Amino acid sequence: MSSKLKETFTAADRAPAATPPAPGALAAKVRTLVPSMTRSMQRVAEAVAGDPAGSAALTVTGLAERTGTSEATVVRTARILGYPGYRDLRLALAALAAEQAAGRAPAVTADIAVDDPLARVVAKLAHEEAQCLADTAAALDTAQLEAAVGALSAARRVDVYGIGASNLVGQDLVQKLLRIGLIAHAPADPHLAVTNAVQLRAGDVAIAITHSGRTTDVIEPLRVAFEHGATTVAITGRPDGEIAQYADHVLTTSTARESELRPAAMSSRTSQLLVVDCLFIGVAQRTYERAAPALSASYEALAHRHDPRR
Amino acid sequence: MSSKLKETFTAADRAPAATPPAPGALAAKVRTLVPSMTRSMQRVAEAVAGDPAGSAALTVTGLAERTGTSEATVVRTARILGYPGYRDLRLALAALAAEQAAGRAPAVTADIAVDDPLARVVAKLAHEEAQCLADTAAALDTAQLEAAVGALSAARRVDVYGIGASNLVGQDLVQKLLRIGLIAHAPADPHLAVTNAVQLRAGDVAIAITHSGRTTDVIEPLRVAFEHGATTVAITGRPDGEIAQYADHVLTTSTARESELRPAAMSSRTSQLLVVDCLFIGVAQRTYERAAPALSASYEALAHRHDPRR
DNA sequence: TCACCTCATGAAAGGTATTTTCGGACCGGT
DNA sequence: ACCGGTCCGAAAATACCTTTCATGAGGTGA
Repeated sequence: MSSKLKETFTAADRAPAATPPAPGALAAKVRTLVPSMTRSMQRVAEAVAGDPAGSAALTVTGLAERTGTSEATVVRTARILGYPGYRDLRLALAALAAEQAAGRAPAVTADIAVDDPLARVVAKLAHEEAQCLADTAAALDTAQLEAAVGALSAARRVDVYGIGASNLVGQDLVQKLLRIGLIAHAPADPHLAVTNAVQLRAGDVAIAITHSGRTTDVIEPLRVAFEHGATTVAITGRPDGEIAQYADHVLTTSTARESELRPAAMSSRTSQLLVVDCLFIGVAQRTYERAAPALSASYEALAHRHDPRR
Repeated sequence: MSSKLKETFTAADRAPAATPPAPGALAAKVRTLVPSMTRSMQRVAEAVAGDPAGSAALTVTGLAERTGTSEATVVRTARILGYPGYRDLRLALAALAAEQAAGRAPAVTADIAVDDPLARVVAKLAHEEAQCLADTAAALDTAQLEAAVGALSAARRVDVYGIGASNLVGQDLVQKLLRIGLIAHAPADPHLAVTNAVQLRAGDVAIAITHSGRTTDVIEPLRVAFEHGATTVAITGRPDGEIAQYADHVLTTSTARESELRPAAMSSRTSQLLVVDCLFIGVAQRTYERAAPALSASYEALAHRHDPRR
């Protein structure tokens, strides 16, 4: 593509000269230039302006057919619009289509309805959870987090109490802590939790995870741990709940809007997991000397379970 | 795959992985597919993912030169990424570039460093996970999801196989399914999983969750379930992995960028949970008559555990 | 270690899409 | 009717994309 001779009407496209390949201002450009176009070119220009996405999918021949003109005319139109040829106009059309598609995205704010098609369910869920993450991150008290991380880093032993979905979050944390050499447990049985809590003493850490802040089966072991001198942390959506009475540090999770199909208790999981991840990374940073080798060691050890050939 | 036992190989041909031209999920797609690419293709894939705008401006020959490969390799890469040829990849690149230009491409957050203050850790983690959600949602194959939901809704019994962190995701799903009246299990013990799988038959559903797609302990029970006629679903980050051979439906989770403190396997959890949530909501919608009362019933039943005074 | 096999790879052939050329159709004026 | 001009599309010429195929690197088994 060098500076070859242009067609006879080279002078014509000097008019919109100094016009760089227009990205999104294409519609406007079409409007200003249409009057100076010939009839066939106008048809082409209107077609591309009216349906950028559809036109971008067509070849020069296809667009010529759709507009009832010839390939040559399509190329000439592309030139007038300021592109070196149809190829480049086509790229610009694809870009334009993507741009305006991105523009109308925020239609996902409504609740998930019973009759939503799955594609919308996916979009809404992803959006809600992302929102939840942002809320949690914004509301998280860094000082409390710092304190909790400090306690964990020096802990002899860590207990995590949680029931139901929160217990899964607790186990997630435990799995991670184990990988960097800490001793951690997340008993699912409330009685076992209390039994464990009794063993804790100063220097140990107990973490309770409960969205409502009022789950008796979780409060109880935390209280016991608290009374035995352990450092206690509560991860809850209700920082003023009963659980806070027995927590040295409270980490607040955000509460997403509820909906019938997706109650608050369910969406709290996302928030809790973020907090738990932050705790983990914080501890990993502070104990990096020990943590880094321990991390690689556990991946090494698991490698053959993933690929027996190794 | 020559003539074998009839049931041993009904694998990939049932799921032709009809991947539609990915619009904005290209970066994520590259990440999930790069591991299965050859070296030269990886160079090409990384070039397009790293500089969509720049790459879109190049012809096959140009891109081949820039990546130090041949035209053939570029075309092959485009195919792997799900496009019919380079031409279409190029259009998608232009679209992607426009999209992220319009969306004010969020400054690519650097990896989490050992010396990041906690506040930044929180922000980065939240951002990464949100990104992961968006990627997953964009790349999720709705048809596969639909099929999986359909199978689940009609299932007599559901088994979920997963190990380690993936097992927790499985348990999360099981907890939810139980609440709407399905019979579900997520055995953590691989032997128990196989034992369970043997009990499955046509009309039952088995779901395997593994990021790597190669976890032997998860593949095995899914294979058994597959061979016993159950409908099988794989939730994995490697849709081409061994696990896919035994899966009627494959749901692809996206792979986040790795970092030393937060390996890919760890961040896959977010993605898996989103998929699992979508499955749940889908099933709840389709069995609404049964699900809605069951949901309220379980909350009622738990109420006194949260506030004994009631 | 070596023979053998597999598969990734790029050079070049083969096709398609785009661009250019070229001549005819049309229009208004003489 | 003829002439000078513009507009237009068919088809040739070219640029670009795709496919084929031979080659050699890297791995496998003896």
